[in-house]
Amino acid sequence: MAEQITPRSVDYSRWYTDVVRQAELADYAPVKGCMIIRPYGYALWENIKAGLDRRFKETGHVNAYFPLFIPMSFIEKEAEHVSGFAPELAVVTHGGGKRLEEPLAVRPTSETIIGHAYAQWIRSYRDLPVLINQWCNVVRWEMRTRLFLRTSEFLWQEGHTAHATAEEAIEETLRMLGVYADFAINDAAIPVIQGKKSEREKFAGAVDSYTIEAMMGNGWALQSGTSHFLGQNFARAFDIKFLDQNNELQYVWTTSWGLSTRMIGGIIMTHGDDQGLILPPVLAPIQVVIVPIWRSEEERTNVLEAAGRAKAQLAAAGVRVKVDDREEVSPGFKFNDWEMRGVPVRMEIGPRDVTRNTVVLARRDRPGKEGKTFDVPADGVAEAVKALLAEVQAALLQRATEFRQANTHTGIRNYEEFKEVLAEKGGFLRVHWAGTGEDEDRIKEETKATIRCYPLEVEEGPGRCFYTGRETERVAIFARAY
RNA sequence: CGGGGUGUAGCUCAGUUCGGUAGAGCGCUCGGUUUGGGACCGAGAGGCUUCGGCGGUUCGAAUCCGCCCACCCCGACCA
Repeated sequence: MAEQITPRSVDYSRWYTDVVRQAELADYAPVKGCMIIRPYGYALWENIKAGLDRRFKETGHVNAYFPLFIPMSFIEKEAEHVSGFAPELAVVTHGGGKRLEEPLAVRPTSETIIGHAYAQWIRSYRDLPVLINQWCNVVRWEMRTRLFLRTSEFLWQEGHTAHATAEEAIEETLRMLGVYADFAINDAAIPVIQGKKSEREKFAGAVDSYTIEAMMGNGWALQSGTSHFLGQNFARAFDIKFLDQNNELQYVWTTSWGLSTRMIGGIIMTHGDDQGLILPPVLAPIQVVIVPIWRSEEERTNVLEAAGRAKAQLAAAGVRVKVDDREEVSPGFKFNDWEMRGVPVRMEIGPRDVTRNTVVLARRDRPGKEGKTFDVPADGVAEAVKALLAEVQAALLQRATEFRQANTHTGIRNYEEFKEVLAEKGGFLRVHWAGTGEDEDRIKEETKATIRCYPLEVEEGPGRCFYTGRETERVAIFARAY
């Protein structure tokens, strides 16, 4: 492809957009802020879905589907919820050519309509817990959009659970946060920090919000999934009550948790390089691409035959494999093309390999000759490939973890230092924090950095808040965020 | 919503200053030579009289004027 990808160092956000479009993950739609998810991008989403859905089922959840349209009055029932979401609602006022008696919100999230259903379904403590997830689209009228990271419409899953006690609901909230972290780390190879959101950053209507925060290639943070303890806020708003074992009427305790197509943006910005995408093998739609190389007709026949055998062997071993037998482009073109698309392992088979009964393996995470292994025996190659895929998966996680470590700054003593480090180095600023919400607002205004989370794992012990100078045990991570 | 920018071939854009009847590169199609790191040569198709839309000025508008629309960038905003 003659089109070039803008180098990351030149313009990170153009690099991102170039990768998304040239790797054919997504395209702009005719409507502002909307995107078309192309087959390659959707295949990636399907693999994300599969990895999460399996984990949801393993933790006892079932899938269901609730409607796209929500009566406006529902949204208005929970005070914080309406003030948080009203500005970004898409509202349907007409249907069938007539003005509707009550406008319908296109769901920005489904706590309200699901709360309405739960109020009808839940009567007794024996009905609890309710553990439901749905896969769907939601719409939020965002001012400024970016492919995958923030679009007016996006795909996600939203889990909604109801419990008899606060303890149980909190346990569920943290369990699902752990599920997200497990998925991010082991499937997406994205090291994430589990933490709690500050009051300023929490979900509209939640008691507590938890998040997994990832660091992107430019040092910015990406909120990659959230899990909320909703207390009894929605139970009271929607009258979700049950009779407990003492025959007393109680409000349920609810949670909600979501992870969206934004994760795709996170994968791109965690692993990608100037050649384009690098996909973690567990999620890659194509794990191995076979590029056959030939000159003569005879070589062509032999090479394609060998490629076919290798493909069959890999497919039988459960590897997602594709043979690129296009005749109109050269092998060199194909190498670059598949590197741009992030395929983790490439297998080259040429005339020399056919005579020796070998193949060449190249790993995407190490560019050029360094990542190539020659003379790999063709017999039993599936085992070698599977080992290499696992190696690439581990290497990606390790590289991202080291990058995050190198760009996480500690020991910041005062606000001046804070500003200096943020401006010069960027990344995560891990600090002791005893400030107020107003302090947080001021810092955001002056530096654009926000509290990404209070990490759940803290080994620092008590220390002095860099902003207020007060002693505190609380640790916060500040960063610029998407 | 404020500031800036752009709408011309599938894509990237030139042509607008100073009105004269639409171009280039890439891509695409066909043929041939190529193929172990982004190949080359030749021929060709492609713009509903058409340049985002509507209206105006003019013998004549992609070009000048007015209004509108869309998208992009920067802000404000944003689980």
